[in-house]
Amino acid sequence: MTRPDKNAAKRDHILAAAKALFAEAGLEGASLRAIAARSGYTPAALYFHFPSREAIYAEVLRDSLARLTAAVEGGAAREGFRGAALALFDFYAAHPQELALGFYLGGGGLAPRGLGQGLDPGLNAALLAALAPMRALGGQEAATEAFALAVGLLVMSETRRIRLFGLSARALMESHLARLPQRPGCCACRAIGAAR
Amino acid sequence: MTRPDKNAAKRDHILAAAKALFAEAGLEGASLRAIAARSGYTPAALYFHFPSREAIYAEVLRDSLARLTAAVEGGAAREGFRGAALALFDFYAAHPQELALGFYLGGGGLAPRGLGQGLDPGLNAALLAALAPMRALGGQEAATEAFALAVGLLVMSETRRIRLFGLSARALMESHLARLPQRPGCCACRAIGAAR
Amino acid sequence: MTRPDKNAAKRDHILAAAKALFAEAGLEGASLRAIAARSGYTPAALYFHFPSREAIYAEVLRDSLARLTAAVEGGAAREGFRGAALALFDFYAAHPQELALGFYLGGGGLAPRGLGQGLDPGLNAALLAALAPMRALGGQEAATEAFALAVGLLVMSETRRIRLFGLSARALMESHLARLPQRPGCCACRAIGAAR
Amino acid sequence: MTRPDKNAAKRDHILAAAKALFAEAGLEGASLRAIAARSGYTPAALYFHFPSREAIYAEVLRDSLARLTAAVEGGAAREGFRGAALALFDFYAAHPQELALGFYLGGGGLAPRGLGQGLDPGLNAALLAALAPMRALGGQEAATEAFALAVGLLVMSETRRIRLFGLSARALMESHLARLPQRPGCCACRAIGAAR
DNA sequence: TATGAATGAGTATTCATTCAT
DNA sequence: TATGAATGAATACTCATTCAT
Repeated sequence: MTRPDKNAAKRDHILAAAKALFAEAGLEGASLRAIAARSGYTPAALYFHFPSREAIYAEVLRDSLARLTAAVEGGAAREGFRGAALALFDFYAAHPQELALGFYLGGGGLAPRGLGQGLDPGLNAALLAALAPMRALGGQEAATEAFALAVGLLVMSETRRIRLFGLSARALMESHLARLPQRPGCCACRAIGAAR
Repeated sequence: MTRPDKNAAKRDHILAAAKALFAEAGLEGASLRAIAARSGYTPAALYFHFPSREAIYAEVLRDSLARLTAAVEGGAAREGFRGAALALFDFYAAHPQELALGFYLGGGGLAPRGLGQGLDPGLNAALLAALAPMRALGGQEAATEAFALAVGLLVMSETRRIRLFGLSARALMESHLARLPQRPGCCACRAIGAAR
Repeated sequence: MTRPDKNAAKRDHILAAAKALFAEAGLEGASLRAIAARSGYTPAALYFHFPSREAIYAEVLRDSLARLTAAVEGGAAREGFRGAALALFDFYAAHPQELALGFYLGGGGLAPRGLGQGLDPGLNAALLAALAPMRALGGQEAATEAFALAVGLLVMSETRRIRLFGLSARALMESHLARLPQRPGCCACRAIGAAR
Repeated sequence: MTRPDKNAAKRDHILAAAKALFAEAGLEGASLRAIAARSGYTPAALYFHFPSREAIYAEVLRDSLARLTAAVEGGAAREGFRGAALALFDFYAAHPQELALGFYLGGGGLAPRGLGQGLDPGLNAALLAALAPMRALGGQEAATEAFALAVGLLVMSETRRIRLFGLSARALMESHLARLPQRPGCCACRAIGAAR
């Protein structure tokens, strides 16, 4: 029996290959066979380390969310709600495939099924954690709206639909955030103002 | 010689099968074979009615955008910008797979590739036309933001991520729209106010 | 009922399309559908004029052999056996697809089956007729050898194998023919000499 | 772990099936599915042993050329140029489909495309090597001519065209070779004479 | 711990041909 | 005389997964 840390190293090696393929070619490019080939293993060998292809995806997603969390926290430290929201936007703008993975946008459409059998709970918690700074600084509603807007803008951007409107996704995101504190009668704005 | 309307009926029969498959299983579920099986034809038979699988997608999408246009126009007539935006939201909330189709979210991630050989231009124009009332009533920026927000909320909603935040996608959409006219110093708001 | 000559014109129209496709893309490019499309008909319509795809090929081949006959006769008139043989070579060098058709080299390998049900006899007679001047001028053996050599060189030339030997197919053909009359003790040479 | 020779046995089993299909039905009859069915495997299983259909063809051709080389060398040892040339002729007369494979005469006509991704160079070298004894004994020109004549005669023979002339392909080949050394003023003949 | 081997289902598209109209 | 519609078989190749070794 191999030592557990040696085992973990191999897992990480496989995951690194998966991440790289993922960034290069998206969900459909990161087939199990491709991951195996890239990491120097046989497809069958991966089944020792992971129960299924989906489990690998879940792991990659978990890692992605961890990096997202760090980015958002950094943004919050620098610039509060606005900084956190922009960090979120920039993170996914830089790694669009991870956004697709996060929402499981591959596989044909908006899948309400998540990532298969019960992998979701942990990942949902991780997503919630990543957005915690935003929720703390701007309140549940402003945080959710900013998140949704970022997601929508990025989807439009990645699919090149935003060009139809002649606008920049990031500029729109910024203007949305800039507008927020200027609204006096709005409870979300009060929360944001208080947090500053 | 077969009567043209009989011909059209068969086309529609196939398209209906395609639409149903889309709704059930997304883009990837709507393979040519699946569409053929569902509509009671041989795969080869579909090639008499449509030149390619992509052409079927394009047709379904064209139809979807036509219905969207009608919905948005109806909403605008009833309630101006707010009505148009909510109509858009409701339309895609009722037919989430058509949103995926509109963004061609199949094939592993956010694909910027569109629909192949030059089918895109027409469809992009159709999408732009569908949003025309919103752009006219609220200006380019407010329209784009509302569209992006709707897209983001719907993606979150369909993937069940919105539940994490304990909020309703539609409620968020409504509150975003409700907030809009209340901002005095904002050019978008002025435009909306003027259009009322 | 259409007049027979009108009928024949349509046949010729279809055959012209077949020939063009044939020259451009060979046997495999000249599918029945392609011929139909090119000639402005439906695939099914061709079955009124021809009983099968093979019959079209046979007709094209018949025409090819007629043109070959003319070419060989012209060559013989100008330069006797040598002229006839070179005309044969040049004809197929200029229309390599017709050589393939003549030997039915399409469809995977050397087919001993000919062109299906009993179409062969007529075509074989036509081939024999095309080579008649060569047989008359050089004798059966020299004619057959020159024909076979031309075929072999052209096959090697078309498949680019001749390049391996650093030689030109036509130069080899010429040198073969040049050598012929110089051999005194050879019956074939005598025949050729006599014919000059 | 499977023993390597067992592995090789399976490969050979598949190749044997491919060869048999070639012999029976030519290149086009030896589809991947057909090879799989004949060898008792699933189509997908073949991809474990060979990277592609073309790779199977290449292997069969490689083997064919190896046997051809041995035959030609044997003929050369026994009877010099004449023996080598006749051995070549007899080899392909006995395995006509291998001639077709060697020239890749599938796919509609005389295809100059070879065997795809860089498989050709090695096979071209092997073909050249197979003819080396002939080139050494008779010179480049006589070797090429004899090869071309053999090819042409075999094509005519296999397609039953030779019968039209009332001659035997092998007899013609023999008479061509018999004539060669009797020509005094010919450089090729001198080379052949010297090699004796 | 990993491999070689294999499976069965899946992908879109093309083919020659038939037949009712 | 011609068409629209349809068929069934075929093409090579990829997929995630399993299992004996």
